[in-house]
Amino acid sequence: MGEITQRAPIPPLAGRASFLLSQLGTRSAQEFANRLAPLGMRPSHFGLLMHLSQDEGQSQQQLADAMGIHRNVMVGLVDDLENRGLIERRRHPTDRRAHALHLTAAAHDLLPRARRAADEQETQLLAGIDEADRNHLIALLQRLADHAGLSPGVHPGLRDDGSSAAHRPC
Amino acid sequence: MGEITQRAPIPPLAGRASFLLSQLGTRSAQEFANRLAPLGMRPSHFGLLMHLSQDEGQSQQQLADAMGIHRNVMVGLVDDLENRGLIERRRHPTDRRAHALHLTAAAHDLLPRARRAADEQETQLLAGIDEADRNHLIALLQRLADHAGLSPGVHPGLRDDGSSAAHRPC
DNA sequence: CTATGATTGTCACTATATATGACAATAACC
DNA sequence: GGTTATTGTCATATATAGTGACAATCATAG
Repeated sequence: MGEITQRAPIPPLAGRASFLLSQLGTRSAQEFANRLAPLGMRPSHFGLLMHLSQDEGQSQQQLADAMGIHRNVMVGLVDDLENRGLIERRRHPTDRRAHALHLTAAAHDLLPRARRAADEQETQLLAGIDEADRNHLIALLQRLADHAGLSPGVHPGLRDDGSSAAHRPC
Repeated sequence: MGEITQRAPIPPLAGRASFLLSQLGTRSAQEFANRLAPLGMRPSHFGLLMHLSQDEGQSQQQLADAMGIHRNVMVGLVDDLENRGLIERRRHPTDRRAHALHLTAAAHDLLPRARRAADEQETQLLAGIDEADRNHLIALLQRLADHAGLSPGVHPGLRDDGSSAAHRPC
């Protein structure tokens, strides 16, 4: 090996969009969980309330499909939120197997506060970037998400696509 | 409440940078894990090999510090890679408590293949975006990462900052 | 109307990952 | 020489996620 410069073969891991997205996404998710914790919620709870607020009375299965999670997982989420007095399981008007889920008054009070927490995070995240770049960034991210086949508003961290990527025993 | 338009209060969850980053970051991490799986590695293994390749002979503690993980976790990672014949625990030249970690020939052979897998993912991720926008995107992401206090090349998913965000029992 | 199969919500069980604390060996310090 | 800190290891708790089974109910076929 002659006079090679020795440090050429290292490709900048930190200069790749995929790595940066993974870094920032993980941090962003942690941060959101932390901001939600004082309200007694986890991100999945927030997502459920958001989805439900757009159309109350859905069954657990409907919600699970919309959020991309398994109905078995939905049971636990609904249990949590019911115990915290944020949603109610009522009788479904047409299907006696299913429950009709409804937000309580407490949820209608809490949800805006959670949204404000999200707003604060967004503000802090984008603090160092001017308006034009923010819009450009968000547009680019949306294009990436669309191109990657991600559904708007559906978080893959609560996935149930059967692939089970975290399984191989090394 | 009078004649309000009813659907104004829903802020577009899918239009927030923080949510998009979380979405794309999660997907990106899954995707990378999938691409690495055929090589018998997980992302943390890849990270370890990358860090070690820049300076062989490090102790486990040194590596753990560099990667931002706990030394107890490092034991398992090193076990995995040692069993797969990718690294060796040799005697540390100056500290008989510590091991000096070294890559094997197999690792020097495997690492470029793993890096190529990452390249392919990067290419696919950015497929729909032209050169100028790619550079702009990466620059913006780097600014966000820097502003968020993320160390270049250190993935927070393997964190050990003692905060333990996933603990509150709801 | 009844019989068969599909769907909904629930639960129990399993595996996996993650964190915590203890430990022996060794080093560093005074 | 004696005390304290560090390194690597292990055992254990804890949380999370995935799987399969189940009763109740619905839908459909005959």
